[in-house]
Amino acid sequence: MLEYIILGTLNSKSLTGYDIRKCIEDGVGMFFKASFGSIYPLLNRLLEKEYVMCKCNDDNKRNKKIYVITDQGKEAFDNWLLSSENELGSMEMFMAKVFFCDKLPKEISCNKINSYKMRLNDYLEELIERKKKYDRLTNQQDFYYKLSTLYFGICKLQSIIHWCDIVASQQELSVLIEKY
Amino acid sequence: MLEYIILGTLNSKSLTGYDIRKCIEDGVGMFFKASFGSIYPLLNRLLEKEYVMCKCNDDNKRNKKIYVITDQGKEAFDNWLLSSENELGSMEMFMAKVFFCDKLPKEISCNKINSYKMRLNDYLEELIERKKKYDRLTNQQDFYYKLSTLYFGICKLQSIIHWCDIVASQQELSVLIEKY
DNA sequence: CCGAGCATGTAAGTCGTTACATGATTGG
DNA sequence: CCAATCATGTAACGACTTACATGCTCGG
Repeated sequence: MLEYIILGTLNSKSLTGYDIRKCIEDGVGMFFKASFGSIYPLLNRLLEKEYVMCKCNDDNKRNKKIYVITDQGKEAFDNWLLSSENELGSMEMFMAKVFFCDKLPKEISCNKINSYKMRLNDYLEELIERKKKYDRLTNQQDFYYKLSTLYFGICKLQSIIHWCDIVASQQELSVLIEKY
Repeated sequence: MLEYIILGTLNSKSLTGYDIRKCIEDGVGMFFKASFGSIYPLLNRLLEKEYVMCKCNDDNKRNKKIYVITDQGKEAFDNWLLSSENELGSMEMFMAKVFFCDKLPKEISCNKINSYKMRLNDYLEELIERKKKYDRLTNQQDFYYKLSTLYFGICKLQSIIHWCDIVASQQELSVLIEKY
């Protein structure tokens, strides 16, 4: 996943490894952490694959390497962005993709969100079934915390589904949160 | 983390590796996936550490190994459950711990949830600051999706904080979700 | 009797982390 | 001038996943 997040970051601006990290932290940092120990070796692998190029600014005495995405890199990134693989279990993966959707035609991105939402609905139903099994138990107080995590899952799913509705219909985002 | 989830699972019932997996899936499966390739080797390491013992039922022709938690294992599990390490970035870790809180004194578990909630509040403020920076931009429509992920983060945090309030005060859980 | 599910395990590979090592540059 | 931050990297390790390999058992 880091591979594509780096490509997505470089897609809008050429950066050093150091700056890539900061961009990730400020951007998808909510869902995804990246350390230098993963970024630098990966940048070298991306160089080998020719997904990125390296502009070594000689005017800098500092050994600064500015990475630039190539056409092949852009293609690989687009393929990732458009595919639906592995989004199922990983909300982080999905959100990371949404983060990079701004340049995509609205039809495609809305479609993506709606189809994700459908899969969430399926999962929600599953959890509701699980909850019903608990409801039948008489000694619920013995499982309060176990049950609370199930409620948490349901609660979180409902809020993501709501988020999908708002975003897919391009509504004002501020309706999503409590006021500040 | 899997180590402690296995111990927590065995804490209430002795099980085979196969059954442990099913219990994990039905229990903390919402936050955490475990494959056999991780469970079986880990069980052997737990045997070495003497956190678990193995009852090989000879009455079964099937090569079935039932794992039983030891006192040392219980101690290690309790230490994990009571510590607050690594909960920060990982909501999954926190929720997994809550899942195993039912046997804990209420004072301790509520305290745990409340202190987690405080850290969430700090993070929420950070995100609100980030949001304010976006609010100042005039070309917000160019960042709609980027912004949407930020709103998602805020939205999710607010809902977890609400969840913490309800659970820490032992309220009826059904207030958390939309009706079914 | 056969296929689904029970049951255990290994080997190779992936994808990361942590800790270390090094050195340049810049602002107070 | 010195501390903070910029900047790049490596080595060891950790915690998994995937795919494979094996064989039992039970219900239809």
